[in-house]
Amino acid sequence: MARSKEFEEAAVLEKAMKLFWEQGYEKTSLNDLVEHMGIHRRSLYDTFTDKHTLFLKALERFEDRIGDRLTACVKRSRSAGEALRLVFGFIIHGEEDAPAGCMLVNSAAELALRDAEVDAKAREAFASTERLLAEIVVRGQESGEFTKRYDAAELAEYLHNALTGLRVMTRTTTAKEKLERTAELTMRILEP
Amino acid sequence: MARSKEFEEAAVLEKAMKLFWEQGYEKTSLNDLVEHMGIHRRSLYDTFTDKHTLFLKALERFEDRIGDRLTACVKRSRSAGEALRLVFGFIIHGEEDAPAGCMLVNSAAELALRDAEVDAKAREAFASTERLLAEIVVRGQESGEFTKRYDAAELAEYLHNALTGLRVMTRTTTAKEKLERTAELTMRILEP
DNA sequence: AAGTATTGGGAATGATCGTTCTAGAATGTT
DNA sequence: AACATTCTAGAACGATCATTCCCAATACTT
Repeated sequence: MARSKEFEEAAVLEKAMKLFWEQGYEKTSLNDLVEHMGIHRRSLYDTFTDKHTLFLKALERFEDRIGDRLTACVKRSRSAGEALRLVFGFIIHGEEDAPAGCMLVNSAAELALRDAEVDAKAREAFASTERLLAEIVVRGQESGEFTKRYDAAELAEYLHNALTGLRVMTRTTTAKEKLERTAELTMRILEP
Repeated sequence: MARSKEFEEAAVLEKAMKLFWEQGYEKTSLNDLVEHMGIHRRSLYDTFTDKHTLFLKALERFEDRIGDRLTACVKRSRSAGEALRLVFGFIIHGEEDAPAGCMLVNSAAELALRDAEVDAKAREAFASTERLLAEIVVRGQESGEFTKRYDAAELAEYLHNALTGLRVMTRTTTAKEKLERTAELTMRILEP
């Protein structure tokens, strides 16, 4: 045993995640990463193997992050309708100090066709978000807030698809009010 | 005056478009382009200025292409409902010899944040697709096929957002049946 | 205090990036 | 026939790419 690591793996991975999130995989160079992560190239390779592995770990971190945030929306809500509105609001407005859009959607668009690992991770994360949406829908259907005309799993697919569209739109300079109108209308289908 | 050009500008641009569409901007190198377009580097630079300008022209070509295809869906249809089903079907299943997904959505995700020209082109093209959807909605509302509860322009935003989501999903290996279910449910809101 | 793993700065690797250039051959116009 | 333009082939440009390596300083363990 000897000298212990001087950086928090989680903290530097967070910085790598934000860079990839903002710029994409190909555009983000190792110089970018070294500069923004604040660690030495050597440490980066020792800890994260190579650029591709680092990207996958950053993507996992993003998945976890999104999962946490969406779960928080559900926990904070007093009704299924409020949960859904919080989720859509979160997707549209994001967080401070976070790049616009969604790293998973970006990664799927950029890499899923040629990178099987990214493809698998993206579908996995999408499925996870869909499950969370399905839980909200079931809750709303049981409480009578939402219609029972449609299957909860199908509605979750539908809602997730709309969220994915919004995640693309937040990368462009589209006005937020427009996205909010779209989210509103998307949720109308749930009315009993 | 002297020797005339030996290649069709449109034909080689088509090949560049497909490369950018499949691989994205950063991943596509000039060697890739020269190799697949079948013309000399020199001719490429003489005709298209540089990589970025070539990309913008390829993006314009994609816009036109999408516009043509969607207009064809509308022309081929006997009802607003059929027009919409054709549009969704086209987005989900694409064409032969065409990469999966949508070059505009990919470009927005990859570049809109840092490239103002791509951002502008993407929003412009999205607006154009929305206008086409609005026309279909108006047609359906006038014929009594669609509900008049909601504003046509708002419904067009809503439909376009769902289409955008589908365009992302077609980049992953998600099953087509699932996307068709989602499209179905998305169109249900139009029922009177 | 001795030994060891990790740190920093930075140089080197060979490959590839976008772009430009020098040629000469080919094909049009006058 | 003479000329102008575009073609093909490929070398060369400097910059940057991901990755590896060297070296000396640092900080932990025993």
